[in-house]
Amino acid sequence: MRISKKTEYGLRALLELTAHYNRVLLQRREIARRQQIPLEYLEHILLRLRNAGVLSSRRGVGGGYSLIKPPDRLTLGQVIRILDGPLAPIGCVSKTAYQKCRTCPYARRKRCPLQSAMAEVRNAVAGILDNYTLTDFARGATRKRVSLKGRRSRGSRSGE
Amino acid sequence: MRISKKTEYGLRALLELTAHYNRVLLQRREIARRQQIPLEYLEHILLRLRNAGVLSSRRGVGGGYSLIKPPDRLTLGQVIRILDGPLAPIGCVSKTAYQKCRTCPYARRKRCPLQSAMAEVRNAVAGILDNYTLTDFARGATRKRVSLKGRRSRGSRSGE
DNA sequence: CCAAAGTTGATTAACTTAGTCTAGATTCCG
DNA sequence: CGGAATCTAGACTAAGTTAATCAACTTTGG
Repeated sequence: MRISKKTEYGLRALLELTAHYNRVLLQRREIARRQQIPLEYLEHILLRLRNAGVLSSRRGVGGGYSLIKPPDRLTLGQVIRILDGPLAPIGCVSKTAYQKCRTCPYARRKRCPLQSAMAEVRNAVAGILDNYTLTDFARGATRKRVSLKGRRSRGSRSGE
Repeated sequence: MRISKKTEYGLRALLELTAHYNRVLLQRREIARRQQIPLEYLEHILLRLRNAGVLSSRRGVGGGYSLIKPPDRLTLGQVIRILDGPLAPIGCVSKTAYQKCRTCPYARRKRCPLQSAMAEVRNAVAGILDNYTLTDFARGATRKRVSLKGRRSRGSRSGE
């Protein structure tokens, strides 16, 4: 149930970008230095986040990266899915990347025990990560996070 | 956040062994057939579970595998840790396989944002899987499982 | 124009996953 | 005892993933 280094680095990079939201552009070099991430590897990660519509960038002198959306509009769940893939432990309980079980002997029956158990896990994980914004994250929030209600109305919050 | 095929197969095999608890020994061949698992691969998995003290086996004619402990004394969390390793998304929040963060710039400070978030996930996952017994599992239980209290007193239930 | 910065893709070493295969050790039965 | 059934153990492999590294671009600002 691990997250990859890529995701770890990506989240740590977003921590810096959150702190600089609406200020100067942040350069990879600076992010790498502050978070102790190998520069060339960080490149890939930032690019991927850029291509996924999370970051914008400008090249050339004074260039760098910045968040496209305000940090309270982006959740850890979204970021982890971009870098690591679905949150669900198995494909047949994923809501964002569902895959039919091919060989499972329960595939045609109503209840698959593995599916029940894993669905519970996926819902718990998605329930946390899809409600954990970058703002919460940067705050180091362990305590309860802001009104789920307000955020729920925006959709996208539990679609592992 | 995936579980491996190995773990999936292992859990499905345990489903069969749970159904046969206290009855005849179950042979690999039979388990493989019923759960559609490649026989030779299943061997490894059963062996690993055996070496971890979960299964006992007998060779020769009429041999096979069986659970050592009653199925309500073994949880999905325990099994997944044996086959896939710790439940925690990152080492520094694992309770059963803690590893100090080496390069994390927050390593020396009180609060690491990543640690806070991932601890929440690990606690949620362990909370589910360490209270999900094979009995629950075989029952396909999605509904609330038996008194946590009773089981809590046995220890070992949240030590991802 | 040129230096600073991002973009892209190729390459790599180590590891993991998901198997397969072979040879051996036990056990039971006749 | 002999042999069939069954588990045990470990070597081997092909494909994929992870965590990088490197080099050659393109864009931008001054």
